[in-house]
Amino acid sequence: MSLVTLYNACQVCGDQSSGKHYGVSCCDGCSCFFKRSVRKGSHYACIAVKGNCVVDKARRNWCPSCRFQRCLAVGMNIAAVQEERGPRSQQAQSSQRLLAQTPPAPPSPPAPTVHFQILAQILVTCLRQAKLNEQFRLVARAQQDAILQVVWSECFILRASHWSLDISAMIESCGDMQLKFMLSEAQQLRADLMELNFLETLILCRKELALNADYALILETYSNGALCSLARYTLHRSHWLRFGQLLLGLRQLSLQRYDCALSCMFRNVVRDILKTL
Amino acid sequence: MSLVTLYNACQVCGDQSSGKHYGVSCCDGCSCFFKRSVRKGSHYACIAVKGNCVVDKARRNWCPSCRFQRCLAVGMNIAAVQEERGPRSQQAQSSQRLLAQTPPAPPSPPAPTVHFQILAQILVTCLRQAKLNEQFRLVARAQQDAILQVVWSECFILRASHWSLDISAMIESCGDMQLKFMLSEAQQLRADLMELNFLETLILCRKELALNADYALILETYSNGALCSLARYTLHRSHWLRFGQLLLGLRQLSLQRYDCALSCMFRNVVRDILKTL
DNA sequence: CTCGGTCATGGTTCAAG
DNA sequence: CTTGAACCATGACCGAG
Ligand SMILES: [Zn+2]
Ligand SMILES: [Zn+2]
Ligand SMILES: [Zn+2]
Ligand SMILES: [Zn+2]
Repeated sequence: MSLVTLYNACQVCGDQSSGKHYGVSCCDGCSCFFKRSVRKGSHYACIAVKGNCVVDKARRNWCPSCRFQRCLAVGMNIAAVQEERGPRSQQAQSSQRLLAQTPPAPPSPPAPTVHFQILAQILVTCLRQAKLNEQFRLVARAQQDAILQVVWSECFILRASHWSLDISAMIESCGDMQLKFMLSEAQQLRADLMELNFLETLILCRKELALNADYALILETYSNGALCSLARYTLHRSHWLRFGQLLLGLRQLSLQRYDCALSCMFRNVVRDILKTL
Repeated sequence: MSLVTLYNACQVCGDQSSGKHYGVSCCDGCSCFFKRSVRKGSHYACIAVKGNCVVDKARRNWCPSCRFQRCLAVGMNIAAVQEERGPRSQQAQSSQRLLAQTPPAPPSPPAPTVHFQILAQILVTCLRQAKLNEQFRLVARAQQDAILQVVWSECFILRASHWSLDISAMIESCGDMQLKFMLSEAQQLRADLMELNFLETLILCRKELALNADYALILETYSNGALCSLARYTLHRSHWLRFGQLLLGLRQLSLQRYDCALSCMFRNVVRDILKTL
């Protein structure tokens, strides 16, 4: 198992998710199960009485009670299940649907289109640069794309915070405090070009994102190589405290919340960008 | 015999087929027989020893061994037999109960109460330990609490993954794939007690979480101190690489998604726990 | 993109053998 | 016991807005 699959995991059973359903990222099975359970209004009793049955892909059908409890525990919204409609042939519609829309819709940011375009350009440049990374370029394309779909934002923050031109006005206009804060924090690393390249390798070659054990080994080798190079380089030019600070700085690059402006703007287009590279 | 009959014929015994089962068009009887045989793992012996008994509608029950062999011969897929499900008996009750038992949007402790309690105990221990951390204990309480409300989960993952007792059963019962994965990844750090303490300091003393500039300076000092200590310690006992790997390991500790089980369970009670410490 | 419904194919049940 | 006809549940798939 890898983090890549976990990103698309059903929050109820861990199976492959098919998107958000009733407010929660989950699989078709759990979505359908939740709908039927709410519709029928059936109250299950735990098979094992204790109410702590394991709910995973293989065993999710063992105990409907515990599966339903888990649906609720991860936040699936009963109110979002609509009234049963007739067969598809008939066109009977009810007005009750308005009551049952799922509430948590992250507001899409009205960023000025020009600035959006420029940020998108920066993102494309970052992704292109990543694919040219000295180590990462040697990784198979499928593995590359799987990784980039997770870490694209870290590459973006790293490179954008050290962009040669001043892009602060653009960031300002996005109105996202978190993005602004993260970029300014990352700027304080004041990494030079060599350091940036090593850090990029460390972002890209995370063995937890490997699709299988073979890739994991390769990625770990690259990561260790970048660690050694970075250590030698920083030790040569300054103090080795610098080495540790740069590595700690990597923590600041990951988006803390899923619904920041950057994520909202670009998470859905990253896949499309990757196809063109 | 007509084509229609052939098409609808059980490929095992020639009886009327009821659709595809386990990848093969076959009758209810053969389908059921195959499932039971696989589930029980029964190894039949041919009644006639020779293993070439006729399997047709009339004689299919004569020799289970030859019937099962024929199931396999026509390509029935053992992997398509699912895990057994719980009994279907006592379930449907009134719909009033469902709505009555429904916890509102933030679902308080989910079902497995015993394991929840133990995990909560571990969390409390982690938080208490954090407050006793050599550097962090010197920070003002308000700043401490502000930081812990963000990084509590990282402390938890770090300590729980290196817990002295085996807590894997408890983690398993949570049914959260991400939590399980993160703990197993963190375990691979195999940090000793000293390393754990330094890493804890690095988690707790993040200057980005400072409430003001003064605290930021203090936290940075502590963080740098822990970096130095950790560097000296690892360099003394092993290799530079180890130092870098431990720092990179810190990345794995942060919850990637806001709605994993750990977060659902505890994010609302962390504040209350902190009040009591 | 996430609602809805559909239906082939999983599952269990239980009288009959 | 095992069998299999009858019935229930599941989830991959598709259309609508
Ligand atoms: Zn699921
Ligand atoms: Zn149960
Ligand atoms: Zn048959
Ligand atoms: Zn035989």
